Amino acid sequence: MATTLIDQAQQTDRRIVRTQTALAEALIALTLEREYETITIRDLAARAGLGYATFFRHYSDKDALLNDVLEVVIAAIVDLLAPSVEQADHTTTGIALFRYAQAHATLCRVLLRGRATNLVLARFGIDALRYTTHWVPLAPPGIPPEIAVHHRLTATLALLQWWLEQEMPYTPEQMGAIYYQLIIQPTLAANAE
Amino acid sequence: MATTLIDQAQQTDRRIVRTQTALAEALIALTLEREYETITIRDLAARAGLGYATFFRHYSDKDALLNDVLEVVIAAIVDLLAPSVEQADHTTTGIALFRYAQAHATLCRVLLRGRATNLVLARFGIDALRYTTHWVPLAPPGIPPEIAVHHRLTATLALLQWWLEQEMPYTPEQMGAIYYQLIIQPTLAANAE
DNA sequence: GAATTTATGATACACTCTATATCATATCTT
DNA sequence: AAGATATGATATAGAGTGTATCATAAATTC
Repeated sequence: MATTLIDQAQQTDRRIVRTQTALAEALIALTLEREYETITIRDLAARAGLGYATFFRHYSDKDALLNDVLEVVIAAIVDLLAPSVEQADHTTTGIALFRYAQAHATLCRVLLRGRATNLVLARFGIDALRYTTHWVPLAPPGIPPEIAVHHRLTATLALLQWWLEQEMPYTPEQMGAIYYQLIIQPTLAANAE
Repeated sequence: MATTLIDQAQQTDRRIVRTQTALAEALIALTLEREYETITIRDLAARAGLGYATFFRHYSDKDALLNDVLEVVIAAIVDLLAPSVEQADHTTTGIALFRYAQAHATLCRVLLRGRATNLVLARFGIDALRYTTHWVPLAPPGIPPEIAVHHRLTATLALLQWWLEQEMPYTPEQMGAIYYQLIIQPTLAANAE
């Protein structure tokens, strides 16, 4: 959706917008119904009310559509985690993270199902240096910085995923506190054993 | 491999053992070369030096073979994590875990690639009560027990995965200490904020 | 509003992979 | 050595992917 939005700055054929929106909504709906892997392009086209061949005029394959749909959400999550660098208030960052996930629960649920964690990790990998350099000074003595960074990312995504799959049984404020106590605090330099 | 080993107590046709071993080795080799999803049954049969149809005489699909191959490793990891219940020495358990992963690095690497985490989580889910009841009294005040359990499992598997993918840059002893400091200690009741 | 451009629908096609079936052959068990 | 059975080779049916074509519908542009 994002890559296409850029193109739409120049060409805004309403048919294109309509088709891609229909495909995006079909993917979201079907992903919430069953396993992503079991969804065929024929299913997507049918659910979107489009011809089969039309799909390939917009996306090369199923993953291309998924990436397009999730691009905005991934970027938002990455950005939400990034600023929590030297600003002391990690709990606030955590609350913001869970609030965003709550506001975009459907898309985030789609994102965090399946192997999507790797998708986010890959995205983080691109800016790895950025996060590492920011987070390194915060790692405790016994913990190698790379491990601290990796741990924060994977544990945060796993916690987010659990919360969404459990229908968000706690408030973002509670989750922010848990996030801090369980994930952030143990990776702070201040937490010298 | 395990399910079949049981059968072999009664029927031990050498051809069967040979075929299934070849398939298992082919799967392991190919999984280390490329993405599990991209491997076809034709690839497996070819790499194993077997006819295509022969595969289906032993396994219903690719996942059945994978489960068979990993059954022993999964059971071992689950057991390694289970005893760390009330025996105070979590670091020792951690060291044992990373030693086991080191000794069976290839298989563990295969296991923890892709969505295998979910596989282990599902296995844990079966005995969820067992782990929860054991671990619950260890959760700190602010942290719901279910979250503590889920966090321990996912974070431990992620840490294990990172270590294996990085070619095991630290010793099992070091990893055991990290495991305790990063994952166990923050989920102990003693760690009241 | 008319002309032009372009996206879509429908269909056909080649290709890959799965899963099953069959039968002659090779290999194992007893 | 004889009988049992696993394998190889091959054929087949079905599902899914990805591309191509052409008439039609819908958009943009003037």
